[in-house]
Amino acid sequence: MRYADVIIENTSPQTDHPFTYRTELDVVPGSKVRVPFGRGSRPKDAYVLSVAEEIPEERKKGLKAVLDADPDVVLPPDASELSAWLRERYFCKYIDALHCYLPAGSASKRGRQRVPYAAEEVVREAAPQLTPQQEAVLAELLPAVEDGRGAQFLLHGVTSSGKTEVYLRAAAACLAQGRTVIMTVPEISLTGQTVERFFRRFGREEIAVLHSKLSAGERYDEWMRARRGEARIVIGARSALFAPLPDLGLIILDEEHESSYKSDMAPKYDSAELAERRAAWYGAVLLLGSATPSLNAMKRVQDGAYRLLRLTERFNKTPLPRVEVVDMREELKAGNRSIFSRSLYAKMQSCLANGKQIILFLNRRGYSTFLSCRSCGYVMQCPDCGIALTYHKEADAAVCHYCGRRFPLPKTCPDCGSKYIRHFGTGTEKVEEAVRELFPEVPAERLDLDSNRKKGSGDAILKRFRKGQTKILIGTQLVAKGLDFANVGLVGVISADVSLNIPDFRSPERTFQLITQAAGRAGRGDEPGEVVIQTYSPEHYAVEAAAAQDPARFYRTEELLRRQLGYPPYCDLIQIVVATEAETEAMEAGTKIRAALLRWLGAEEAPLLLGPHPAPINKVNERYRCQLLLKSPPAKEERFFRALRRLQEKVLAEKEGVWLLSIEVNPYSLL
DNA sequence: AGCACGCCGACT
DNA sequence: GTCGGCGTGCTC
Repeated sequence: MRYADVIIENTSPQTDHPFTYRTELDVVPGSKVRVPFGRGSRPKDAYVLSVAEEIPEERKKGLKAVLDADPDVVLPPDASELSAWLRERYFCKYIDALHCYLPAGSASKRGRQRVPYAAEEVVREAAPQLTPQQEAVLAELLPAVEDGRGAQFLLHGVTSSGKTEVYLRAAAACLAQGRTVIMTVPEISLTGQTVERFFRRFGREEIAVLHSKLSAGERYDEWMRARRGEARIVIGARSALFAPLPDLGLIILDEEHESSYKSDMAPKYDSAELAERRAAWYGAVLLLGSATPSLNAMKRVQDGAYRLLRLTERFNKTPLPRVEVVDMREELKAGNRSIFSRSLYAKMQSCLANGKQIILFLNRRGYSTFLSCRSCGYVMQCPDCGIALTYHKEADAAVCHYCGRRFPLPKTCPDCGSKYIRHFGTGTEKVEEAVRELFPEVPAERLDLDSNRKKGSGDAILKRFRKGQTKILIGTQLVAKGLDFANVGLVGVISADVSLNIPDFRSPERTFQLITQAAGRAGRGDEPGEVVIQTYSPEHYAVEAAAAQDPARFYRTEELLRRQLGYPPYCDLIQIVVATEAETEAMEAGTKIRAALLRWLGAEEAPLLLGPHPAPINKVNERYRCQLLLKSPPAKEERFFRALRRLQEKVLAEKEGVWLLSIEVNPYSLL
């Protein structure tokens, strides 16, 4: 007789712990089983965490027996261990963590094999000649892939320095060892390009694609192909990190700095942290890549956890672009109230005269930023989200950028009745309008979430730009990311202040990344290209360092600040949100939580606990939210996390259903 | 979460 | 007398 600890397929936090069953079936950790559960002993799905040959006599009484095991669904061997880790680290339930390891479409098992991307012709292609820098990087990386004991690398490669070729070579070396590869990209929309390159190098059979936009059936089929070892490379968004590949040898995270690597559903894990754990479990190599590495990754380099690999030269030795920072305050003083500085306008003219293309970047869609009444100052807000509505001229509506709801424009102020409603600030729609006024004969297009949706796909817009049919491309961060254009002579950052002024400790990091990535679009081929950055804060260190194309300078300043202020990566920043039905109760709940935490942590830790404050988005789903922030230094992690777990249990026991408690570790946005 | 057990009000 | 309201508490 053997004894299996299982986690029941049950969403309740009340049953979020192992239950022991006896069994003589051949089950292993990760097996999916059915067990009798509850008073009526109704059959329920469950997952085996561990199996013991013997347990103490006193624990044996009243044990029920496992009904049967599903031979098709066996989670990877690391699943039970890492699920326990995910639960502890991210305050989720076992079952949430285990679900990550399952194909989302495991319900639909029947049906013929469906292969995503089947329609595409694949022309196999030989590996190209490497640059000396790529050679040097691979000389460090490949031995680690070959020795099979696991190692961690950060590849810092400037835009278009040929990072993907490094990934392809590392993957080939890993396959040659008889081991398997996971390759993740930040967004589903970027899987296409990557999948194509891997198809051309390795052939379609070798590759499985896993992401949440696949149908349930496709997902299941791809999952099974990976599990059976038929496909030895899995490509996908962050969920692909859980792929059930046997003998995992290499995990690659491309564009490591992207925010989409932080999960927004339970468990709200950080992909790099998870990939580190999974790689370590298998003795696999972890390779993170970015042109603008996150501070987290740089810290891991400093700690000696990651080895740093560098690609400093662009692929065909294109010189880095010339960057000019324009102080928009001076423009105002000089009487220029338009969107474009005199310098940007002049450069646009000469660029077009030379037959080159232009990218204008502004990280805000819509026409204007907010709508307000000139007579009383009333600002239109979304009643659900409590944030300012953005005026969209095309849709002729006020749009909430959080929930997407549209509101008709009021003719008069709802507050004071005056008819002086005006819009302020600049979005991509307004930039497009200005471009059409200033350059009426030049073909220009806009690429943002709105135009992307409306015209079917942004791909068509990008294709026209790539072919040179459009000369000016105006866009949000969609145009800044990983796109290659040959003929771009000028990149204009309309306002660096948009991302700089977001009230979030990460806004300098994001600004530095956005400017660097946007600037990387300029000057391909043999000419350097030009970049103009417009800002009201030209002396800000993120703007200065991005303009100087000096990442080391940015990291030095930012690290110092993060360390002083106790922000990640020097502390875990833990967001505690409590939501209640009555508005007055929320702050009271927050106050009680603060008192309880300080009681357990010791009053001397008070400076590390901020709040309670009403949450920035105060009301969600008819509940009022109050927020606290806890800074948890590495040396105190164990104590701090224990206190948070205790809080979670206390709320569950005493206030279940009355208080909704959420604990998020290092959330990407504090809103 | 389910689901049973339990201890009080209006029905044949 | 008993059908059923949903409060309480447990599930290996």
